[in-house]
Amino acid sequence: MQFKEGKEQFIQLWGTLGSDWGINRTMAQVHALLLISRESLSTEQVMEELGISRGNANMNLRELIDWNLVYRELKKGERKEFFRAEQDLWEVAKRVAHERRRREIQPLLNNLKEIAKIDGKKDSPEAEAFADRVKEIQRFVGKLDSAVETVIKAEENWFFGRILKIMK
Amino acid sequence: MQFKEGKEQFIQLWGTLGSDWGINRTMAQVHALLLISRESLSTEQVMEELGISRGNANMNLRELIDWNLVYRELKKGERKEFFRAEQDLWEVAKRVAHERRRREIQPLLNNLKEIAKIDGKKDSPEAEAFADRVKEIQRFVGKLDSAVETVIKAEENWFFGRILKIMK
DNA sequence: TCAAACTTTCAATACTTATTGAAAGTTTTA
DNA sequence: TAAAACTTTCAATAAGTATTGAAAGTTTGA
Repeated sequence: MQFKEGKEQFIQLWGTLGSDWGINRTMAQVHALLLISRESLSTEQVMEELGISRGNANMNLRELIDWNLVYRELKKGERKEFFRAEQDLWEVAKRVAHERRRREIQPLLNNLKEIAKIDGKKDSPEAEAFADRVKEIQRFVGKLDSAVETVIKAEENWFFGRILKIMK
Repeated sequence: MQFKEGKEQFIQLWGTLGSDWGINRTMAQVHALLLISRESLSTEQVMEELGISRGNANMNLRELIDWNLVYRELKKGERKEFFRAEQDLWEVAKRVAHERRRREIQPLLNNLKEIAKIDGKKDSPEAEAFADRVKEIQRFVGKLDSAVETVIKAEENWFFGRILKIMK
């Protein structure tokens, strides 16, 4: 396989991965492109390499910055902005986990809490069973969430910090 | 909040969760419905409760069975099939992780391996850097994958089994 | 202060994915 | 073996998402 071909395949692959996990395909492709670029790239370069429009490139670069996966960079003598991806993959994973927790899991937990509030006693036994079940789910999601948080913050924790070092 | 309202909200919520994670919304809703049903349900009942067509209900029930999240059940004196969801949430999480590993992560690793094969030496230094980067990503994804496998099989592992028991 | 360089926005449009429903297929019972 | 009960399939269509590109907005340098 040649370099150019490999590069393209990698970008496609990362894009597919994104789709599978609920992330906009183009956003994942832009991320892939920046992940394998040694230099930071301009919007123009991203448009060119991926064959996408200015609006699309701009939008997805913003989104990546919003996710803390890409940094804006200014070069002296250049008026336009350049973009560079976070290169440390462990950082990337932590930030994705952090953002998804914030955007999805926390609201989910709040909603479950609300739903579990239905008054089981005033209603049917079916309703009571439902309320219990929702509380159970709530507890479970809460625990999964804490586990993820523990992993994200593993470096700060002497015990998991050790485990992490062994695995890295 | 009343029972009926709570139930509907829960189903919507689980559906949204599914969308966020690359799972068909209706499939997640069917799963939600079965998760909170004490009795197993027929296709008819699923259609009725969610207001979806026969084809859609059938398709998503099959898919859930394929994911090992729902069981087919036959009741005596009844000709039609009934469906029941796995109730143990830890089992649910493990099976989702198992399926996604099998369907997405394993192929991803194979593809990365292929891409990393480009011959860096015969090409530019840029190509060499690319090959190294892909190998690095491959290693990282591989480690994440092993970590997930370890968690899935935690019960069989004395060390992580202990940690799991504490967390549960 | 102006205009060139650059970035952002967003309505129109294209693309992707999910859903319907009726027809075809299968199984069961009598 | 026939027909009723049930399940599956799939082409047509609807619904949901992403992309374009041109216009509007902003910043910079002379």
